[in-house]
Amino acid sequence: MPTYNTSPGTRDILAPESARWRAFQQVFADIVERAGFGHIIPPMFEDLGVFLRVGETTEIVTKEMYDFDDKGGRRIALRPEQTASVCRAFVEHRPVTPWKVWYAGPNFRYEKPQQGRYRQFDQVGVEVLGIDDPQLDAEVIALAVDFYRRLGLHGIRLSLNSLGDSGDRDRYATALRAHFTSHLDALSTESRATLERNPLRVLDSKRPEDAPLIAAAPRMADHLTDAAATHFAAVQSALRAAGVDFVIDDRLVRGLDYYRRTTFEFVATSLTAAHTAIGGGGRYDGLVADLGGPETPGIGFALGLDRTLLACDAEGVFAAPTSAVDAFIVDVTGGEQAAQLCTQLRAAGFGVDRAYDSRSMKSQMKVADRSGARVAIIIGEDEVAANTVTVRTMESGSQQLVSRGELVERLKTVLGR
RNA sequence: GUGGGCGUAGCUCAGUUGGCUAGAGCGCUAGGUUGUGGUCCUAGAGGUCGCGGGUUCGAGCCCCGUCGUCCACCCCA
Repeated sequence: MPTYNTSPGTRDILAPESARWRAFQQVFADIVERAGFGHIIPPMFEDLGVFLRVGETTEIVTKEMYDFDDKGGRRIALRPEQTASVCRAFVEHRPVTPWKVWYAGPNFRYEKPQQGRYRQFDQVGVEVLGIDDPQLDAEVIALAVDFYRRLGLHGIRLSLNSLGDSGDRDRYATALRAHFTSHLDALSTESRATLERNPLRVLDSKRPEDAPLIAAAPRMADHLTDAAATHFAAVQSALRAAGVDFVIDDRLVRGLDYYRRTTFEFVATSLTAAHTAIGGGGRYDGLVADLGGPETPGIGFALGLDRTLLACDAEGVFAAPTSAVDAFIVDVTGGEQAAQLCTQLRAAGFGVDRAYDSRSMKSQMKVADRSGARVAIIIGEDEVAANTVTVRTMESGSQQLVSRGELVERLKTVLGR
């Protein structure tokens, strides 16, 4: 038994899965960079205060924060998400707007792990600061949809809602509280507790006994100001114009307190486990101001890497890329020849590996086979004496003697380069 | 944070009502008459049965605790 294992909720991502992660981030980077987004790499930990802005009523802040005092007495937290960091960075650097950034990397939440939920989990995402235009909302959403399509996913449902401006949101919360409070006995115990913290979240309850009360609850749509309603309508028509399918879900309440107006969520219909929400986002006008900056509108989304990959598994798409070296050197004369050839061939641009410990040809060939290399380069006493090597095509088993001087050209031919 | 399932070789698992030196498949290593992989055959290495207590003549099997893991709730990506 090993002395140490990974901490709960963390894991090692090994090859070939790690290559899949890299490809995932690469596909995302390609899409958003082509749309004018710049890459931001915020720190993985920040002053705790940055994240408290996410919302005092969310569990992310109240019980899931990975926080600690550093040796300088600062109160530090591992980031639970990256939007707050991006806004902090905006206030710190004051870039010209619109500021369009994308990110990829791990976040941390102290939760009980289960499928699709880790204490260290990766997200990719974008944020745009300084623009209020509903066309931007639609474009940002379309970017995520395009990304899913590029992965090969089909079973993605986009839910859309508007939480209104902050005043709307507060009025709606009050109306909800009044509604649920007047029927408290019909509400589940869990939801009663939720009601205390955040009435909006009661709408999220999946308990059957709460369903009737939720169905009868006041509608957010009836609490929107004209401005918010107009904005929401414009977002919808822009989405239709872009050919993006969506469903309006006026019960959609996202977990973070800072959301205003447009909110959305992506659900993988191929996933049957509890965690089917694989991405989400929305507007957070006001967050920048909360962090000490000027009044600045903002919108963005974050997509969960782990869960999205789970959805890819379920649909059988976006497999891990196979990675193999081009050639594997089998040297039964001690290994010096292999060392030389490795250097030479790698410099010439080939992917090359070799065997060690002067093992038998049979065992070196097994390693060659396992490496996935298309070609084995065999060096025995005969080859050394004649300044040649044997080039063996693994799949067919055909092989031929090649002089050292012709090896590079020969490899190019065999590998089809 | 709450509830439940599970924890035996690197991996997937089997181990009967507690009873001798704990098994299989895959993987790994070495061979199969002396320069060759993927199929086949043979042999071999590898386990303080998560950890700590307890019950018992005796525990992988029972009890308690603990840690880990999985699932659901909660929450969320």
